[in-house]
Amino acid sequence: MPEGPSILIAKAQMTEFIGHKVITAAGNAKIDIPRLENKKLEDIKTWGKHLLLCFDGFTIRIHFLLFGTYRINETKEAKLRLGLTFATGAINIYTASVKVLEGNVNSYYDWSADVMQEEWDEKSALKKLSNKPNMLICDALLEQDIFSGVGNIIKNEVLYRVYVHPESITGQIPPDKLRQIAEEARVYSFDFLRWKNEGTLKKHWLAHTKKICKRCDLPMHKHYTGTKKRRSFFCTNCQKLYI
DNA sequence: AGTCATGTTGACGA
DNA sequence: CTCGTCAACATGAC
Repeated sequence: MPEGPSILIAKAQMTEFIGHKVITAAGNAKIDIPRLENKKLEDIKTWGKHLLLCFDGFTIRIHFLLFGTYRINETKEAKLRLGLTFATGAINIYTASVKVLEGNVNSYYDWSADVMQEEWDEKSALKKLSNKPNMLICDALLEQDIFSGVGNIIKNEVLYRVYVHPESITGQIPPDKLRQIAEEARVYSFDFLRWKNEGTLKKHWLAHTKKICKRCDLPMHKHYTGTKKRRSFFCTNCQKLYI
């Protein structure tokens, strides 16, 4: 559920409610839920892993974390975190972080940091990377202020695709290779989106959860890397370590 | 059936 | 104050 492309899919499934009025709002989210009733859903935006339900004067920020789910026009056996009922159907959200952003949503987000946004600015990301020369690339790719929307699967697939070892030190990676990483973060995110929509995402994984390297047949390594200690799957034969 | 994970925040202690 | 570690959240895949 949680990586950027999945949030775009969620948005697509909810757009039918844009322009419609919330009839009833319910759930155990720690926000002022009655406030939503009789308000028109003005727009739905995303920023990386954030799903943004925009109303006049405020925005509901949904973050699905690891376990979050949602249902459209149906419910599931779980405690409802936030449910919005419209005349034509409903959005039901479970196990997510729900917050209210007051005022203009644009003041909260740098849209150019989101790898899936039209406004994505690769040069800006590379500049931010150059300010963190000591950070390992496996950590840098997960920095939401630099690569908003990139999660652990995308991290592993991107680094495998561009032949870079996850424990490479950012400042030691040649500029053109860093540029490839940033470019691939966006390209793979859209591949992820397409494959997830087709239901073939896992089938297309080259590195994530793999035990054997598809390129050289040697065993893949699985380590919890970086200060973030997230799983990395990599081939030490095919992926170069820059240190 | 137990383990682990596509994520983030906050508390606490060193 | 900063850093590291842990707990919390609480579901579904294997």
